[in-house]
Amino acid sequence: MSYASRRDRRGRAWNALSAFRFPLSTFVPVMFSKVSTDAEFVRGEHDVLRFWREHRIFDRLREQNREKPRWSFIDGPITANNPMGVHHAWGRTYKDAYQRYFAMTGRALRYQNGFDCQGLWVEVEVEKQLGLGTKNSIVAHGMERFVDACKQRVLTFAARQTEQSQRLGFWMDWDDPATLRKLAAGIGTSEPVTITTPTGKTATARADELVARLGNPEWGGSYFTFSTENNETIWTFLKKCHQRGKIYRGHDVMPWSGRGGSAYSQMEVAEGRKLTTHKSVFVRFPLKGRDNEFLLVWTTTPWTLTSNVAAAVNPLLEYVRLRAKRDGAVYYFAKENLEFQRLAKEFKEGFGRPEWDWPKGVGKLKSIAQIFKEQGGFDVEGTLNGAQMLGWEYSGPFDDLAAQEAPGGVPANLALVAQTGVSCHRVVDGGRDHEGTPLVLAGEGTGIVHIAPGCGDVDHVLGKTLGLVAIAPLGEDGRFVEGFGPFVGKEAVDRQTAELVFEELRKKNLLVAVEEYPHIYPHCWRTGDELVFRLVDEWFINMDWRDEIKEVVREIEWLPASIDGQTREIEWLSNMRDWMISKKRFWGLALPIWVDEDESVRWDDPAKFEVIGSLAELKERAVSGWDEFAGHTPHRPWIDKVKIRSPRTGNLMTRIPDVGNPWLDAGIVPFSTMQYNTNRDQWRKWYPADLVTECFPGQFRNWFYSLLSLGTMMMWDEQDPPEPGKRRPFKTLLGHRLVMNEDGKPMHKSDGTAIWFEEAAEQLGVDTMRWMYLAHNPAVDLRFGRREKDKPVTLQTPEGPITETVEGFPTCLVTSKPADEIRRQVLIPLWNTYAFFVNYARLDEFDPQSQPVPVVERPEIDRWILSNLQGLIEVANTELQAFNAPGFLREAARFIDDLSNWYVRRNRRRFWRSRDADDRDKLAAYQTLYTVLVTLTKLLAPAIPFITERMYQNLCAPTALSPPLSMTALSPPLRKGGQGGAGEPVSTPESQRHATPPNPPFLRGGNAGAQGGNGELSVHLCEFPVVDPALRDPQLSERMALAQLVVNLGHGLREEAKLRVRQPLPELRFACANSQSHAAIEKLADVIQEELNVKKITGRDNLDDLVHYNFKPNLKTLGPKFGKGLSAIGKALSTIDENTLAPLRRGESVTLSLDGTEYQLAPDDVLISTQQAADWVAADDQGVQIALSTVLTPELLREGMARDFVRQVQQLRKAADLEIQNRIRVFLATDHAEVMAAIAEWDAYIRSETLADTITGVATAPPEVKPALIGETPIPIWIEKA
RNA sequence: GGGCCUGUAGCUCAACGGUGAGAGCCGGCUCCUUAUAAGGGCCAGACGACGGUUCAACUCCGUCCAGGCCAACCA
Repeated sequence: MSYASRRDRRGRAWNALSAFRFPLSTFVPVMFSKVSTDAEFVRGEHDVLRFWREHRIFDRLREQNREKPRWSFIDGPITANNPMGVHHAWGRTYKDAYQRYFAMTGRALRYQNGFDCQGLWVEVEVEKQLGLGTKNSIVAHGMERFVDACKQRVLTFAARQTEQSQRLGFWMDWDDPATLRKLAAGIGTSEPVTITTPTGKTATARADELVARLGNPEWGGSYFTFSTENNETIWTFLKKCHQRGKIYRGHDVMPWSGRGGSAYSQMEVAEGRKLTTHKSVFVRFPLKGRDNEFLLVWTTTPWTLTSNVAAAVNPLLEYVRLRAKRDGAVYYFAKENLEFQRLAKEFKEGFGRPEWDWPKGVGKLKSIAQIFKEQGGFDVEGTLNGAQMLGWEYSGPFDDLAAQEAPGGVPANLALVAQTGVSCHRVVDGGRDHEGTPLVLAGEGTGIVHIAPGCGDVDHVLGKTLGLVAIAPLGEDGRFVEGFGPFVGKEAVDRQTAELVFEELRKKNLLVAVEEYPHIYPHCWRTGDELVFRLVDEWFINMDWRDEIKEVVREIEWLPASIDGQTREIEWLSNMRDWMISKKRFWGLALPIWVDEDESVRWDDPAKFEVIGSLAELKERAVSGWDEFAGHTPHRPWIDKVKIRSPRTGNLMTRIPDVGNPWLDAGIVPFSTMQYNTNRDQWRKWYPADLVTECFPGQFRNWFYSLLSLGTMMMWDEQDPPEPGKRRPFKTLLGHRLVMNEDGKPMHKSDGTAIWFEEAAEQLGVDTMRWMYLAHNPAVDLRFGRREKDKPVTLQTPEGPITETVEGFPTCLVTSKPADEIRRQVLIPLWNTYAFFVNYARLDEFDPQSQPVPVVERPEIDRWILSNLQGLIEVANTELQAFNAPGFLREAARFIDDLSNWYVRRNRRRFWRSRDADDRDKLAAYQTLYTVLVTLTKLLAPAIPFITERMYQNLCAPTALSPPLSMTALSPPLRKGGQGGAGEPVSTPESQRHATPPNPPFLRGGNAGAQGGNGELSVHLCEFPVVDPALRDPQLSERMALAQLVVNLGHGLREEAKLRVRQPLPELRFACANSQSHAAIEKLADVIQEELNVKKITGRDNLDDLVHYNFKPNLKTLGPKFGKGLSAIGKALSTIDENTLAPLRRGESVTLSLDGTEYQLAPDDVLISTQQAADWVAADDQGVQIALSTVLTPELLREGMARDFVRQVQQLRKAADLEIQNRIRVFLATDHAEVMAAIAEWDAYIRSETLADTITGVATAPPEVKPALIGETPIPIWIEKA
């Protein structure tokens, strides 16, 4: 057939496609759209997004599965406080891929995304936004306006993250981002807003009221942790805690942020530990009644000296009495500390983390002896036990401060009004902690611990047991309160404050030494400010029921197994302290704790406070303020108005001003979002979740912890029988590590190395990223790539080009080696296989609906790839069900490689064959490749939803409404289809969009052949493939593997012998250890022959005449048999005569007699390998030996030259950019006799291979022609288009 | 000081009580290709150190060294 006629056909194809816009059920032309080999991944993704939107594919999917069995997933809420970076996309890819997989297996899902909305992190950003620095300025600004601004920020970023997630292909029941922005704008106004919810309902109300109800089951959409339902369900939880007596108020010293004006929980403190240096000080306390004698005391927090109350020693420790020569003063301190090398190990090795090396510029610490030596020397006058010092009284360093004289301390403790700070100054026993370790140890300090019960945790505990007063010097702002003389108003963390302390001490002649002291110190996890320890009233959950939680932990499967998350969670549960749930801030859960205002009701009276369990309960109990509150969300400041009355005292009760720990917000989600309080039956259907997945470092003490503890408590009084496994909030947890830069270092927003989501998406492509995330081992950090912050780029987004993010950050170049690799090794070969198929299928007018050639009648290689496809289907299902995406994708990549580099390469010629030749064989090839490609799109759809959709659309479902997405890659003449033509994706007008019937009948007629799609509109509406046992043939797969092995061996031999593959060789001989292998190779001899370019393949029983043998002991079998005799056997085998051992090769045993011992060697006991003989090169692997003849006859050499010549001409065709059907004329300039003979002999072959009309010898070549190698000879060759 | 994990090729990672310890990336050489800005082949190691158990140890045990993680941290 002529190529010209194909062009005609292409023209007809175009017409058919145009006609296709009118659904005609009788005439369904079947035609694939031409596919460019440039896949244009990113642009294709944009097309697919539009296609999904316009055809509401996701809605159809949900509709399709609505009544199916459930698969329950709970989304861990993402903090809606900033745009997403690439680190968020990893977990979100898991979420989407597994949801898509289970949807394709016919499961009903909830698809509810979550936004984390409340908490200090939002407050911090809003403070920055509004330029507010302190809590006072927030109050001045107006708490109401501030809280509104927090809501607005959350809504704004929820909208932003929604858009970014959609770009990732994350299918969730999203709210319309425009609606969220509209709501954000309406917050704080009284104007009614009308919105359309994701379920299509309309609602009109004030924005606040709408926002409070977001995510409810009737409306659909993401859940927001600030919703009333979420907050109220936490009230349910806290009420249950209270019913079990677990809620208490602690009057304790806690880490406190002066700037944040709040105490920090244990989780928060853990996030913010940093290495820092402080001026530590040695100070002396004058002993009363002992002239010129002092306690030597050391502290790293000089400001706490103002509030010193006592000095603690260890009674069992030995102390020295040291006289300083300078002034004759006597000092007491622990003997061991005199020469103690302080922080010696840390000086050498750092503080236990790479970033915690000894700070530069800080010298090695001096020992106390050194300090006294430098000050004029000393004498040790004796030793005594700590016990002997107990009761000694001393003068404190700041006894002149009013606070030190305040009765009962500061604030006054009514039980201790007889005491003051000063009156408590004496040496006390430090005692032991709950583990029995003495509080006071020798070592870093002096063995005498300055005790300030208002400034330190352990100090406070000790003070309580000893009945000491506490002096709390700091207000909420972290500054000194009244009563502290020169310190009033000074900030504790201010370095100047320490200097002032030193100055005062110097004046009083109490300062011994000051030094720079490095240590790990708690900092604010957000701002980096140092925390101080402050006496506070905070609310706690007593966690003495931790063992109940541990039981639940053991009911859960923790993945990846190598991390052993279960143990880590249990460890945390064992070590954690009571949960501080209060925070003295503004934006967050309103803790439902109401307190009796009457101060005379003591805190140890159980009626002092009440926990309210719901708004309804509150309304019933409210005696005032409800009207003011009504219509607002249960947040500050509105909720604070509501008062209740104490049933016992009749007093008014007021809500504590504190807000809640935000992990409560996230932990309640399995209850609040699944209607625990509103529709218990519905909740039972979805609880527990099948899967939860999040980034794990940190979450063991955060989200996982809160889910588990809230879940355990919530289930405590459930009336259902407590069947095992029913308490757990989720069945399986899949954790993953962190996203890092190319060097494995963390990426930071602050230094411009963090990659914004859209930068990666629009440069690398989302399918590529998804594959990268899914294929990566979740137990290991992902080295994503690099952001070149000095190389700005313009991104082509679905909305048009941008040069900066919405927030105004410039968009920069992102490079990623792993992404490049995935594109090169997986996605491009997949696409090219698809393009190969489509482009030939078009020219050949392959009809997917044609009567299938029975599989048994198809060639072996077709059955092979179909069999391997079944293997992949099986792996896909097992691994995805086990949440092991890497296991699946590894096999998928292998399969794609087999498909592309073996199946297609081997079968190219079957597709080119002209029409009238063996049509049946060609049809089999098309049908086979078509089935494989369609199945593959379905298998990979959950992982790479975009490229698979494009392929599927063209392969299976071209419709009038969905012009094939590959249209964008059409060749120019087709694309000129123009406005409304098939070349331009049809944008359905808004009005029509919702009118689209769920499954247009004409869809059934697409390219949905028996071997193809099921006629679904989208690949994501298809059923996930299941194994067809009839197509499985494991032996065939093995056979082919053997052939591939022989080919590999042969290529290796050619390489070794320096014989290029185009040079035909006369013969390949092989021999196998077993007859099955022999038969297998014989069956596939033609494949091997062609691949290795040999004239003949001969199977032999052995290759004895061509090779020598090496014999080695099989240690695995011989070891157990002969043990110590092994070395003798090994030696013998390497030296003994080949003929003696020959029977082994025939499968017979041989008996060796060595040093008087008989060893019977079975064939399995000896490993045999080959060495080659002359004129042959030989190799062996896995029991197969092959030998390749290297004898080259003149005939063979000529044939090799002919093939070189063809190859060179093809190269020229390619360089000239010719179409595959163009004919040419070939010229060459040579007088080389052998070459000319070869060309003459192979003239017909050369011309048919290269579509050459003529081959002409010319005397001289044009000067620009570069000679090409034919055989060994360089010869100028050039071509002309005919 | 505690608990856990890891030390293998220039880099990132495998495997296994037993035959020449495998991949991928990078680099060099080379081959193949009218689907492939693809692909194939070849080229690299005292398996952290030292002891022990064993016929046999990279693998099991012990000690040490180095790195990481978790928890804690001291006035």
